[in-house]
Amino acid sequence: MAKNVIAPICECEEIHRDVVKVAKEEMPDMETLYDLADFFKILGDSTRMSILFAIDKRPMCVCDIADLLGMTRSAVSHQIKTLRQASLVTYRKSGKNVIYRLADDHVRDIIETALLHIGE
Amino acid sequence: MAKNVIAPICECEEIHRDVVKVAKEEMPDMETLYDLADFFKILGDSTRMSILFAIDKRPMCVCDIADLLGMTRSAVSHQIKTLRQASLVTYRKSGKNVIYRLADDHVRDIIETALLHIGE
DNA sequence: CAAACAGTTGAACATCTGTTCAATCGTTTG
DNA sequence: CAAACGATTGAACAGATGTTCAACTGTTTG
Repeated sequence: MAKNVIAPICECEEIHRDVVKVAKEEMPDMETLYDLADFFKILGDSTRMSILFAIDKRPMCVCDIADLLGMTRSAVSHQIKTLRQASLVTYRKSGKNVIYRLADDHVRDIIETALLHIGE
Repeated sequence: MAKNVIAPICECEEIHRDVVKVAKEEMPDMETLYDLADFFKILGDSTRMSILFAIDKRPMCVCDIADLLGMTRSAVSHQIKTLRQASLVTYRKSGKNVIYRLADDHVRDIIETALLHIGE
């Protein structure tokens, strides 16, 4: 019960240095970790999640989304800006309107798997 | 340029009611949206993301994780509690230590797809 | 060209979130 | 059984985040 290099054991005050060392070498670089977290942070808001579902099947303009979700246009616009900056949505101008749609299929895949995880 | 039920058009002040109506019917229920957002919220923190990567290949105890990430045990413990409540990690007691490991493969899949999206 | 309107933006405010600190629990071990 | 130690917890504080409000941009249309 002492020094198994592979086993998940640590003595803490004497930290299991070799395990930590290997783990450290295999860690992604900080930038990747931050990018990943930032990406998920954007999905981690029910308003933004609602917007993504709203425009999943049909592109929609800000005003319709606002009506659908019972929010102000301003709030929707703020959140959509975040989604746009993360390349989760694209837009097309049409007269006075701006029509938003999902950017690609990665998001659908991710949400699909997440639904599996939470057991829906 | 007026009443195309399928097209992504809205006149806002006169909101495109039919499009919104269909979209509303196809929306997931609120609880699902909140659960999804809560799930992603948990992935949306670089500390928690780091912990997940740390224990991806090797189960580890709190103290080693703390050392690996340069954090206090308390901070790690707080974050791991969050991960535990979301069923993202499981644990096993071993003497004075608590050994954490990833709970299932959904998380790996999700992170994998996210990496694709952010282009790593 | 002026009014109307969809959309965006920045500041302000309230809320949420993560870390620190100190206290505590539970197991081990001398 | 008391000291040591890994881990957890709650309170407190600081920083991040989302919505509101008001002002503004740009396009359309009478």
